[in-house]
Amino acid sequence: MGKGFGIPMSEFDETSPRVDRASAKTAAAAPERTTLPSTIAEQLRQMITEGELLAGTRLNERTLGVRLGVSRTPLREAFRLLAADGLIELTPNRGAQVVRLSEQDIRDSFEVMSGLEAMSGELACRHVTADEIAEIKALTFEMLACHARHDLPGYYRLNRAVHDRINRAAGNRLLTQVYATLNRRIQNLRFRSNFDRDKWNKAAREHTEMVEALDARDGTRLASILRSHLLQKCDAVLDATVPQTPARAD
Amino acid sequence: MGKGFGIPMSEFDETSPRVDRASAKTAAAAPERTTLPSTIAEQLRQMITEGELLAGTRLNERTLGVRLGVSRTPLREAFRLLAADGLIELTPNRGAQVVRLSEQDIRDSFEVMSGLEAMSGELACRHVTADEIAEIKALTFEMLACHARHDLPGYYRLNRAVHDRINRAAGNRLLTQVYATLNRRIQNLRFRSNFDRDKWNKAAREHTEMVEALDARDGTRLASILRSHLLQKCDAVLDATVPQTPARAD
DNA sequence: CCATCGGATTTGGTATACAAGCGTCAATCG
DNA sequence: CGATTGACGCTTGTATACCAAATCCGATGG
Repeated sequence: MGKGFGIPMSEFDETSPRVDRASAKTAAAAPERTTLPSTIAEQLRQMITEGELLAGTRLNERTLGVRLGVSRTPLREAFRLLAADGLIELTPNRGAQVVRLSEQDIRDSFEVMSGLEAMSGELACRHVTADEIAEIKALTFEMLACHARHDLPGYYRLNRAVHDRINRAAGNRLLTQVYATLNRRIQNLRFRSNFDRDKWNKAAREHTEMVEALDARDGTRLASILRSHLLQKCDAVLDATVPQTPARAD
Repeated sequence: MGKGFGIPMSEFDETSPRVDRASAKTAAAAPERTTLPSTIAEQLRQMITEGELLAGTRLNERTLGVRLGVSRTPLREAFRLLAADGLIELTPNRGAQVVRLSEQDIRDSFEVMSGLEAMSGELACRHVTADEIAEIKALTFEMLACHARHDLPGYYRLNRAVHDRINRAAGNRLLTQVYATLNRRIQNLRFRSNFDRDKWNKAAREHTEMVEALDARDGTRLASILRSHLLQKCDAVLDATVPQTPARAD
């Protein structure tokens, strides 16, 4: 270490600051290009959330690379991406391992998420437009429809959509980004929650209240609803989660 | 794309979940081993916050690699890390560029940070121990000493320490991690704020109030102080920041 | 049964090669 | 004269080979 430092490095090859010329163009519809590492990361992400790769599974670079048809280089970069999301753990010289969430980790995650949700609600009430409210209202009703006909997958999808919209309505790109990152982390847990009828009813009712609060632009109230809403979800998840800790009781 | 997919992938080389055997050992004082990409990332981070690499600067892989004495592979992984922190921007086929924060980005960052600070305060009041309070109190007094003798660098350092302690006292590892990440992002801005005497006095006073609120374990009050405290900081930063937008008014 | 040792395996990092994308600049065309 | 096109060089994206160091695992011996 410390090979080439302590050098002034006043000026070298890097071109000086310059204006972004991409935005000067006609803002063409970007062909949604993506890099291989992101693609790999997305695949692995999916494999993890679908339970194809269980918590604690060790990810062998070569084998996984062969399996996915990519070389080690982009695969390693994909690992960094996933590690940044907190989905895998990178231990020096020991490689990557699918992260094993302790009960405390789950609690922590939901605690932060509930805080972010509350923040979203607060800000959303300040910035939301009538159109956005209308859309959120519509999605909520669709969601309640799913609830009425016991369509759990549909309910999940719309539920997610509603919360995303509220988050977007907050008008803070960073908040949206952080929210998305944390969501990816706990998304796999969501599916595992056992939803008894009572809890589900309650959750649905709360969504009605959310819309009311949003309509009234009552940030404090919306924040409070969102927070407790998510914390209940946390309990449901914890109930359903078979203790993953090595020490078992049976 | 789509080379080796659609394959069942029921079972392959990856070893099944297993218990972490490292923790079984005597929990030896980890020699704090680190990987090259993290080291590189840290260096670049520093170069960015110190203003050695200006916003918008394009990062050439080969040149920068030679300059830092590393090959492209770990450098590219370092780029991913920095991109995850939001310090650089990675555009496919166009490489890395030091991120250029718009005024809105700064506003967004501080808004989220203020929310996280508030969350920290709220939780800290629930979990903080007497020892932690004592330490935070002590640090605050040291900080006020720096304020009294106009020692701005010392003030910054201790200020940072106080806020870190409060965050830690919240007892939520994820919160600490997210907080740290966002802090890295805006740290470079902090230095640029123009601190007139009045604002500085006010900030110092608020720190006294923070300690009071913490002592009384008044989470709501502490949260509120922290939030407004940081939002003021945001204003100070925005005042001091020469508009970086391409379009200038002079 | 536990600790230790040694070889096989894996990761971390470097170097090299090459295809494809991007930027530039000049020649060409309208 | 201005805009478009095309060729060239540079940079990034990915693959591959290679090696050192660390880890893992099984065998051996106390």
